[in-house]
Amino acid sequence: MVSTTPTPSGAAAPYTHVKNFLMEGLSQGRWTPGSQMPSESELVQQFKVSRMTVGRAIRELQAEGFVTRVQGVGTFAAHLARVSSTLTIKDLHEEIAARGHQHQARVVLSREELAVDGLAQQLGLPLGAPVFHTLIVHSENGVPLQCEDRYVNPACAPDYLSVDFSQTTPTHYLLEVAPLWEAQYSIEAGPPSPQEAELLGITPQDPCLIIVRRTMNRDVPITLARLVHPGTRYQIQGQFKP
Amino acid sequence: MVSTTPTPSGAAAPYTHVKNFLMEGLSQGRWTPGSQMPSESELVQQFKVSRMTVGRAIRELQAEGFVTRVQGVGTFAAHLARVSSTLTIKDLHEEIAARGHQHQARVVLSREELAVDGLAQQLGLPLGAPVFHTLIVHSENGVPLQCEDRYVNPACAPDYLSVDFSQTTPTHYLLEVAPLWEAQYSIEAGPPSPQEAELLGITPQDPCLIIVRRTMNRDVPITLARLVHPGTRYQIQGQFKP
DNA sequence: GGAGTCTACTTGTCTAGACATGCCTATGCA
DNA sequence: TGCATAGGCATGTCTAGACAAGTAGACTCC
Repeated sequence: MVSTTPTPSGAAAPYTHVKNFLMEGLSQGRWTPGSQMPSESELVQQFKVSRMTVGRAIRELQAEGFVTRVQGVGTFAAHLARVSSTLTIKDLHEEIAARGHQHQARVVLSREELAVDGLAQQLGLPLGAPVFHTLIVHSENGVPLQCEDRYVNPACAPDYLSVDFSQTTPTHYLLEVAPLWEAQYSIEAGPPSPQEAELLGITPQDPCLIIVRRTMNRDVPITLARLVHPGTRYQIQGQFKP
Repeated sequence: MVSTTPTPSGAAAPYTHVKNFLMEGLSQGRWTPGSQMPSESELVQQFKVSRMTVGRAIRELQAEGFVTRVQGVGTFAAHLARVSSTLTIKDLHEEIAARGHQHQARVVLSREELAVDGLAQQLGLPLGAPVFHTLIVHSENGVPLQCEDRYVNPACAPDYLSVDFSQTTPTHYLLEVAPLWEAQYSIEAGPPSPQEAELLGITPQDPCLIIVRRTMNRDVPITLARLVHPGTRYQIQGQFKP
């Protein structure tokens, strides 16, 4: 017998059955964190499927962080004590467009500068090396929402300054030029600089949500961005599972 | 021939070879976003492995968001235009402990209240139903770092009020009682309430990082928390890959 | 009693082939 | 010219068995 009923129409795939069975048990506390779960061979007998199928179900749960496996020992319900979880940061342009609103970008500054002390270090460049610098204010239906102060490593995007950023966001352009990213970020609350306050139409006392993000492609720094949002107009939202 | 050299010692597993090959190509821009990538059968010939092995490599890349697949059409390099990515939020106690510092929690308030309008709705309870309410100030080496204002659904954690929160964080306790979570959150910058300002030892004008988080287990609301951090003392940090 | 060995169990990985499903295109017929 | 069908190709999934490697407990020998 080679194939009995793979993906019978109207029914979910067998590996999802196994996966759902395990997920429900975890959710209902049948296996408490750290306790041992059924072995592959037990599930093979219980569900009358091959080991590959059971293995796939468990491996996906492992990838999603719900179980941990130890070779030679067994599968265990994961400790979810740390609420490490995921949240999403969207591209501002898409976010505004998704709300059906109008996105405008005003390019305040776009030029080449020489990297000073800390900046050169962050971008992995020698002191005094040329860097691209843009300052753009993004608005939603005419209301300023973000002040984007960005430095770019010229080696990664030689044509950066010739892009019309009132049409394309720097994020979008850079993703095309250097496709795969890693990023380090920090999110904090703080006051805007006097210039940022003026560009955003707020006072220097108004609290702002500030994201500083450094992105790299294979250990090569690409860009360093400081994104300042008026606290009253912008918040990050999302949802996650542990 | 059933098994040639599975997991030859000293060499990585074949499926990781395939996966790395594809990852490098994506990272170097060999396949630009949206373009078609090699089919499974092409990779089978190229790497001299079975289709299951190639399939696993591609499926993992798909789960990680690097490629998209369409049945009957092919595999394509993912559009990474949306910088949707993950960041982690750690339990404050663990975070402080990881820095080798001292964590103190002062329980300002811990009592049962009757749910008013919006709160009852958020917790899925009838108006006027009893809810647990705690207000705790967390400090690092004596400096107030977070003001945690939390409401809890009594049905999910009947013993909540009898827990000594100077020893255990509510997050930690609730994770034990109700293992699997989903959460909705928002992060914003704003002013603290007068009470929060006093508890944190700051002025009502100081900007704060405010996280509002609602957690649920299988559509049953568990808890609603408002976490207020002084902007000068706290920031969220992390890193992600798209 | 202590140290080494053997065995059973578990996860980790791979193979070769099979059937199912979905999409696209080329072909044939009206 | 227009439409319906058949084939080709891609992914989606499953099977039964195999070898590899790690762990823990039992067992034997000194």
